[in-house]
Amino acid sequence: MPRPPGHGPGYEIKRQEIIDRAAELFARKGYAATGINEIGGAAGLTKGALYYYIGSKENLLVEIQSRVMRPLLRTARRIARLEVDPVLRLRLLSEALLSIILRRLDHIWVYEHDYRMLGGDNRTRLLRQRGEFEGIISNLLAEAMDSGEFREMNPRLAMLQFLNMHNHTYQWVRPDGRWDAGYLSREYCATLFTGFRAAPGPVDDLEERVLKFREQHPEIVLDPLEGGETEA
Amino acid sequence: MPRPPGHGPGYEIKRQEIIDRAAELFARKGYAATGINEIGGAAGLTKGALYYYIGSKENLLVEIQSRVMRPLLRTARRIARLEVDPVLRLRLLSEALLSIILRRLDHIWVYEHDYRMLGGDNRTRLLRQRGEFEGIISNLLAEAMDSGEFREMNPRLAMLQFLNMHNHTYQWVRPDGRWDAGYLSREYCATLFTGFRAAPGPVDDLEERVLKFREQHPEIVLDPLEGGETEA
Amino acid sequence: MPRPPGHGPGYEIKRQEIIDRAAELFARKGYAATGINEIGGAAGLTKGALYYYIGSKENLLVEIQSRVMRPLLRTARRIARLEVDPVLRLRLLSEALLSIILRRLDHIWVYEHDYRMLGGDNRTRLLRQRGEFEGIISNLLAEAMDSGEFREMNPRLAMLQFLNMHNHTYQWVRPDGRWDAGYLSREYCATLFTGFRAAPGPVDDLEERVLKFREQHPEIVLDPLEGGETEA
Amino acid sequence: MPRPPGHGPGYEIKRQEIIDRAAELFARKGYAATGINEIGGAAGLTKGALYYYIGSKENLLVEIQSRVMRPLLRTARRIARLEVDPVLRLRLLSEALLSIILRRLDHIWVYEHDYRMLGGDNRTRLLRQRGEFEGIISNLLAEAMDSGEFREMNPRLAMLQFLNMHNHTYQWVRPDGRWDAGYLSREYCATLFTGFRAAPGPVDDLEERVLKFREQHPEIVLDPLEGGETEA
DNA sequence: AATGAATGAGGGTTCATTCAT
DNA sequence: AATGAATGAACCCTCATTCAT
Repeated sequence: MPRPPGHGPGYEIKRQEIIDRAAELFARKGYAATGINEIGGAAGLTKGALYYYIGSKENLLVEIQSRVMRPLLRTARRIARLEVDPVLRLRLLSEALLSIILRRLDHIWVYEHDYRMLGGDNRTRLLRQRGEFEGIISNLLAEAMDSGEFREMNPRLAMLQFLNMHNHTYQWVRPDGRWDAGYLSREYCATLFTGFRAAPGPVDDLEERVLKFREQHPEIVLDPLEGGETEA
Repeated sequence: MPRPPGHGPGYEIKRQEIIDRAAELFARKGYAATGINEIGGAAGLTKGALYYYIGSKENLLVEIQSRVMRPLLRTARRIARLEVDPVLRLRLLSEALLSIILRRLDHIWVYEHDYRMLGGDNRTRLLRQRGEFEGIISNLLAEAMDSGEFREMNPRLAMLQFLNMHNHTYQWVRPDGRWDAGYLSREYCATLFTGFRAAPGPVDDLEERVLKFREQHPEIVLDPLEGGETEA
Repeated sequence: MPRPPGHGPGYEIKRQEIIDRAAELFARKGYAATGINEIGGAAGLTKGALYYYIGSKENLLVEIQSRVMRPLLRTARRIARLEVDPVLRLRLLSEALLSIILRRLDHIWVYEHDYRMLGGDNRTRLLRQRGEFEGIISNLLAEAMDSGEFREMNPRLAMLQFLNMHNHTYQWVRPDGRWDAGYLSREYCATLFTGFRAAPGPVDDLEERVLKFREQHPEIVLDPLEGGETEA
Repeated sequence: MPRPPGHGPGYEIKRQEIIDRAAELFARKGYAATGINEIGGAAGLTKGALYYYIGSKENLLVEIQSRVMRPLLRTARRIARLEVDPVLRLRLLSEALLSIILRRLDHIWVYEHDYRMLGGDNRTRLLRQRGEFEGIISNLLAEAMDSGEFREMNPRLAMLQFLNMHNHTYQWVRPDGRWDAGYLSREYCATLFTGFRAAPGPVDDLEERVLKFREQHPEIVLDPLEGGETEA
């Protein structure tokens, strides 16, 4: 999104560096709580010079969102088009998603936290892109259900489970190399896809046991908001 | 400056109402981007009167965190002490957690997003409480592994999967009654606990197929950050 | 200055106690920087109740000024009327002044610092009273000059020297009993009255030496605001 | 947030002008009672622009204190090092002190009144500097006593008398040229040094007369706080 | 004799942004 | 390509005071 008509050769490089610094700061302190001054300081520029590169604070946010969304969507589209088993495609998509989460951790923080700070158009566009990404996953899950690899489920809920599992990772993972995308993807997919597969497993009487427990202990209220101090 | 020693009967009621309004606003716009003026306006009070009730903006944040953390932790402790199978206890905990997420949705938004805005002591205390909650889940998972109901897994990663699945729900669920805690808990636990159970399932050759795919298609780079524009 | 038409017996007592507490706080933190809340807290009253006793914050200031000015002026008038030597009367006045400074130290702080916070009428009245006090001293000094005990001086400057010496004491004296009014008065008067007395003393060539020093060292500039870094 | 790294040529000039205006206002109304808005108005700047120059309100106070303390201390050190008679040095110091009082009258008001508004570090530093200044005077007085020019006195009390006499001047002197530093210094030093000199003078029976007066008139209570309304 | 609640103006400070140079 | 200076709105918070009860 170049604004002034003509730029020198270093323009885009410096611009990208500023966005990097901004992502770090936004991730650490939040978009709203980070001042333009701090960004300028981190990038070694005065406020005035900063505006030559960025146009506005919200632009920075837009760019950071794009840096996550654009490669993610591009890769998701390519994976979706591969001519292999849908479960395998989901597994590849899982790893691609985790890969970007782990390597652009601060961008992801901003992406997950501050997308609601975007104004009208920017926000709409982002939500449309997220919708497309979710659609790709839903389609793959539907394919796996159609082929009998996964049991029949609410497809939207299955997609949401997939995203819950992956997208919340940014909250606790640290960029210290202790976790890598391949390992996490293996583990997540082992859990999810076993849980999604067709044959019922040995824990399937769990819901009956829940009901029985509630019948036998009607006095125990486990609703967190119901008080329940009586048993103390 | 401690709150005045005595309050009228309406004080606590109004105070709670203010916290409610603040939670709505913080959830919608973020803590840092919500002004004290807006909160006053939403509560029908002038700024001065507002401060008679709240003491400080951060206090509001603390109260909102407490309204999530206190009942959650209390219920989690009670469930952990029940003398039933650990898998059943995890299922009950799942439902309790989802119950609070669904019914205090805006509090959860704030809880998940803005805890980092808390200053020193408040933050430390909150993190300690979160640690305790995570410990309870870890212990239940460890019990289930010891009893052979779940296979041996990295206990921390299992706990994190459990929390990923549940805690990300606030991002997409709407308080419109379309989803209820019991249903979501059943579905989440069906997926997770089948995935966690001891016997390997029929998708266990997935990882071999991943490796094979990569061998056979070394030219396909699926790393989102590796460029990969060549195929465009 | 009782305001409500009828009071119970404890009214004036409590009122005086409030003024005491206010004087302490004003002395320690300054009038403008002390809040009504603090005064209420120190007096064990809520803000509302406080106003029942004091009427306004400025009223407190007026009362504190009066507590200094009224006894001081009354005593000064009595001393002035005594039929003894003016130097003796000055000595008695000195001790009376120091006595009130030492025993109402916090009132004096407020009296010296914050009289300029008084609004129109209150301020005018206070300045008139101060003028009367200064007049009493001036008259005594003039009497002493007329009688030949003191040499002829600018009477206003002599009075100002007398007041400088005494009134600045509050800045460094502590209410710990290390200094007492009698001792300080003896010392101050020994210095002042010897200095004021008629006969020139052995240091009277000092001014000549000052002039000679300046002639002999014209390059040494001792004016604090003249730079003078040259000699560094 | 340090001041921006570079400033234009007018920056320091404008900054000094702002400090001037602030000193006037602080002197007239007191530091705590003067608003940032007023300062901005007096300097012809909006609040935002004002902060570009000053950083904080307390900074202004610090600068004003420095403008008094720095030249005063520098000059005092230079005078102390002169190789002339200690009494002459005291006389030069007296004039330097009065010179700064008369020419920076509003700064002195602030210096004397509002140093207690300084926060921790700034206050500590200032008090240390005041201590050094007092030490210089004490040393000169001690030298004069050792050389026999002054009689033996409590050295701290002698220093305090010197400072009382000089430092209280700001309370009544007007910047109208009616008084000048040389004249005041001559008069003050004439009084003080004659009072301090070795030989006892003709008023030295004053204390005996005080005692005799009290014996002969035991019914006359001259303590300002002892009631004494009886004679009214 | 005292309270709890409210007001509204003002406190000091930081904000994102603009623009002439 | 970048700066220093300015703006003006908004920031969170505290103030002295009032008044029905």
